[in-house]
Amino acid sequence: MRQRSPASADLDDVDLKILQQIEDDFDVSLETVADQLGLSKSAVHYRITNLKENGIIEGVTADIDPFALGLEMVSITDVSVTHREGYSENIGERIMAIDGIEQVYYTMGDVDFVAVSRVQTRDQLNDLIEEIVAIDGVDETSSKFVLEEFHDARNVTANLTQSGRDAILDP
Amino acid sequence: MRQRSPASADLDDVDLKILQQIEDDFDVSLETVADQLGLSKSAVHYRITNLKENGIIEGVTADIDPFALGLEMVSITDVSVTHREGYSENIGERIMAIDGIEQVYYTMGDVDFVAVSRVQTRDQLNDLIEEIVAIDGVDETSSKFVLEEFHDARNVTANLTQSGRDAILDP
DNA sequence: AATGAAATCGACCAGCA
DNA sequence: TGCTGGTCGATTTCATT
Repeated sequence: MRQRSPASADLDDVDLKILQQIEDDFDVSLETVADQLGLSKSAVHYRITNLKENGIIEGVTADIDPFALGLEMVSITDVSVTHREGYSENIGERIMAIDGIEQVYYTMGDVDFVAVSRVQTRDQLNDLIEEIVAIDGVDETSSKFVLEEFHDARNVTANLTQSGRDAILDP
Repeated sequence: MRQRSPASADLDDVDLKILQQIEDDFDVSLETVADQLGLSKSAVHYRITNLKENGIIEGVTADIDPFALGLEMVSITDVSVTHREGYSENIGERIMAIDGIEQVYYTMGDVDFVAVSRVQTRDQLNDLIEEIVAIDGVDETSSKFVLEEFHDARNVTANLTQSGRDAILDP
C-alpha cells in the first residue's frame, strides 16, 4: 500500500481553512484566500507549500466530467475470492489495473472486493467483468447497475463532523 | 440531478492529451505541456479555458490525504428503501448530506442505495448509520468495513479503453 | 484557433519576529 | 518556525492574424 502521512498531522485552524477552500476550488487567487484569513499572500503560499511537502495535499488535479467522454455507465461489482496467502492485495491491484475500474475496496465480510467501474458501452462492461473473472483466485462476481450518483467530488474536509474538526485541532 | 455536458463533446486529440495531463497533475507549467504538444503556451491556455467553460473540466481541486485528517475508517453501506413516488432522489440527497458520507449510488436491484463513508471513529460511524436509518423511507441498512482501498484519485481519462478513446475522437 | 505582447498573479528569496 | 515585502518568472488577458 501507498505511504500515507501520519494521522496526527499537526494542523492548525488556518491550515484547515486553507484546505477547505482549495479542496473545493484551487482556482482562487492567493490574494482572495489571504484576505479571508487576514494574512499575506506569501504566508498562504508558505503554508500550501508545507502542506504539499508533508503529503497532506497529495496533489492538484483537474476534475473532468465523465459524461463529456461518453462514460455514462457506472456499475458496482462485488467480487468473491478464494482465500489463499497474500493473494488479496495482489488481486485488488489487478482489479484496479483493468481499464474502466475507478475504485476498488477490500472489505470484511462474505464479499471480498467491491469495485466501481465507469464505461461507455455494454460491450466494455462485459469485457471488464470478464477480465475480473479471469483473474487467478477470483471466485464469483455480482454486478449492479448504477442509475444515479450523488457526490460533490472528493471532499474530505467538507465531510468532517464538528467533533472530527476538534479532534484534528487539539491532539 | 446536476447538469452535465453532452456525451458528444467534440474533443480532438490535443484536448484529450491536455486532459490526460492535467487530470493527473495540474501542477505542470503551461510551457511543459505546450512543448510536449508542439504548441504555444497561449494555445494550451486557450484550450483549457474552453474546456472549463464547456464544463468538460468541472474544476481544479487539491486532493487531500484523508489519513492526515484522521479519517481512517471507510465503510460501504447498502441501503434499502420503501418504494414511494419520487422518494428515491430525495433520499439519495439526504444520505449524501450526512457528515462523513463521501459517495452515494442509486442502483438497480434489491439494494437501492450504496453509500461510501469515511470517518475518524467508531462513534462517528455509529452516528452516521443512525442518521441514515432515521431518514423517512429508509427500510434497512447493511454495512461492511473497508480494510484497504485501491485507487489513483479520480482518473477518467486514464481508465479509457482504446476503443473508448477512438469513440470520442471520431463521432 | 492560435499567436505574441502587455498586465496580472504566483513562486521564491532574504530578512525579521 | 512562521511571516513579510519585494523580485522574478509564470500565467492570464487581449488585440491581431
